[in-house]
Amino acid sequence: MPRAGLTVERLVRAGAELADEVGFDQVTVSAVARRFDVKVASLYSHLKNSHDLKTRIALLALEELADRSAHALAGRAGRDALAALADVYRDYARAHPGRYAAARLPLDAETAAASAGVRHSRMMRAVLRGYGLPEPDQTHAVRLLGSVLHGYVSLELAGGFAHSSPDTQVSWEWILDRLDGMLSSLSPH
Amino acid sequence: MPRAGLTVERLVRAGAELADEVGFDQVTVSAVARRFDVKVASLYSHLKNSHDLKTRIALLALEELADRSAHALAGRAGRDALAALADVYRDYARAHPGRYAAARLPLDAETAAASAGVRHSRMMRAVLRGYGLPEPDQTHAVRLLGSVLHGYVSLELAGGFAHSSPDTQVSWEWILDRLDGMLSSLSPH
DNA sequence: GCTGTTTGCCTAAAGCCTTTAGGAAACTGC
DNA sequence: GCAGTTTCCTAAAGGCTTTAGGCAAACAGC
Repeated sequence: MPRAGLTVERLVRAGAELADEVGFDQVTVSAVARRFDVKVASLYSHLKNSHDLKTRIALLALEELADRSAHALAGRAGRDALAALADVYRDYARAHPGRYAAARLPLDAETAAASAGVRHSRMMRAVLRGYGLPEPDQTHAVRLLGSVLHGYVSLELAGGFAHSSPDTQVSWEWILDRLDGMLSSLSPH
Repeated sequence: MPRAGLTVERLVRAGAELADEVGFDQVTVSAVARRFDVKVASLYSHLKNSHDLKTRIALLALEELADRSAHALAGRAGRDALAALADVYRDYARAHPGRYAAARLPLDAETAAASAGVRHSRMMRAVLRGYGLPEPDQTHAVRLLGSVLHGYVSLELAGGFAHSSPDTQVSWEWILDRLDGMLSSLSPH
């Protein structure tokens, strides 16, 4: 009987695809095993347990999102950078809803500290630095920005804006404009 | 053997308490049965299935939140109303994290339409009406407000702002001030 | 108070998921 | 080719969900 060639990476990648297809909380060790046509117990040579699988998917999602953000931010500043970062979040969530949900999985302190999550906060700060806010305003602004991005994206994903008239794209741009305006007005200079 | 006196209401209430104690996704038909010292199958005379239980908990949470919001909004307008509504959300989420998570459960169209969710959107619109925004700005503002509230509350709950220096209370007030300022500046007149 | 019906809770059982233990086959390097 | 390690397997126990069918408690109405 030939081996299936399982590796942690392949398992996690399959788990991420599964998450996008059926939802992150439907991701199960069994389902991933099924996808490789392999017995469930076999995965336990590669993964500690179900939570380990989910955590690794979360870390993958955070990496991907951070990579895209870094790429989108390159060479941009001000409103341009704000919109670029925001669009990366929104587009990623729409293209990969399961992975996006995974990225919201609460991680324990050490795991979080070693994750791409720190790159995310650094990038948000970088975007806001463009507005020249003094502390502690900058921290407040990071929290506001994080709230708006996560809030909007998750409400839209959950269908919260589904059957209302103005297109969500229009609201999105309106919100980014307001955000930019507010941050600019806070700027000293 | 005397009867346990199960009713849908008692089961849902127990499920909501359980959610607050151990998390909404740990709420299980089995766990609720255990809490009543009753066999699992017995609950199926009262509940259709596990999803039915979760949906009812979600509806309960939406009701409670709407009731508190209505109470807090009575007699207030402008920034006062905005802060009152926002504080209700935040306080509820911190006091009842499991219920708050339940309130985010995606509901199917008919259930959502019959839920207290419609009261929520009406109240948000009422708060914003105080700023006299023309359409379609008002709709955009509803979406922004919803995003900020949900985003901030869920990030704070997930511990996203846990070990950063400025107190979250300060950021919260700062954000409400900015929001109020932005909305006021949009107001015609 | 008795009888008949309804209802509520039970036992039993099947299906799926998780996780551990231990075995055998497939690779690896010498 | 052989020893050692790794990978995948079978087996098994425990938990959650859900359905089917049964008995007894609660409740009618007389």
